[in-house]
Amino acid sequence: MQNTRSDCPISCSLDVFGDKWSLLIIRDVMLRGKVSYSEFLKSEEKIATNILVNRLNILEVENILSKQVSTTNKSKFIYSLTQKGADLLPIVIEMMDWGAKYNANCPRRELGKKIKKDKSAVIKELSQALKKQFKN
Amino acid sequence: MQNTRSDCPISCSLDVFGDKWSLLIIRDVMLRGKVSYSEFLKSEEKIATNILVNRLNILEVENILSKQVSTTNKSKFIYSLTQKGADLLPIVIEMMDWGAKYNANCPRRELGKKIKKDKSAVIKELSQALKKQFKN
DNA sequence: CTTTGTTGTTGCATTTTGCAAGGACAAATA
DNA sequence: TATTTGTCCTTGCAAAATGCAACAACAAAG
Repeated sequence: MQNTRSDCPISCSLDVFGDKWSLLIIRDVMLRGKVSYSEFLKSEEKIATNILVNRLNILEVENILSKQVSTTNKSKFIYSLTQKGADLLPIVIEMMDWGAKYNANCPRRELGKKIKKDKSAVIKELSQALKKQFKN
Repeated sequence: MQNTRSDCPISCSLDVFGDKWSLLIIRDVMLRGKVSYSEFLKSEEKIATNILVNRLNILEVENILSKQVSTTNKSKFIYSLTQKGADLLPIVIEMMDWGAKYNANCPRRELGKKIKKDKSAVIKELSQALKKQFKN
């Protein structure tokens, strides 16, 4: 990060992922097991290809996602979370909880109900699971 | 919110405050006791006046901020958090913690150190304090 | 009755986004 | 070997958002 607006940690966080798309990619990797460009493209929010490439590059440069060539297909890349990326979990969970609480059209599904019941347990559980998947 | 991209709560949250500025205004109200247009303008990130007006309007329409005429100055507006706005506290705290952890140029000040020591205690404490300030 | 403070608006250049089309390359298939 | 399919990424262009500077409306203060 070069052009930071201030030394406020909230501002610095927003400098990196303060847009409408970055955290949706993180969500896909973190909670939906998606790992590739084509899988991200299929998400219901319909991200444009140029935006997707741009965000993947930023997230890689920021060391939030790690990019590796697929072992089964040399023209395919596999994205995975770094420790830094996995540490975004609490933010994602809190946003999920807030969004579900204040949007009637956002039904709580399995994970949403777990969060409502015991948020910190969900975070602890999922962060354990994510630890096994770090690359770099 | 009309043009939601999907019924995912994370996506719906980002539809509302997924940009580089909205949460900085929230931060100013929530953690720095700022309440007015002119105070928001003074923040170190130097938000432009048209962006500030636009975001204040959105946050008011979304019922995150409440706007009231100042009792001492009829041409001045006082912004305060609603319950919905105060419920953004965990997100703000988590972003603060993540930003401080991964930015060497973001020194943890008093609040940052408290968060590192016992995050949930800070959230509980601050949400109690915010409850006393709700409008509408 | 002029000055100051506060909350905006407007115009315009720059940047970012959205959308459609297509290109490069490897793997799979005929 | 030739063709098709899948994957990742680029390009061009219109639309929208942002940044910046100037200014307008209005009330309070002196």
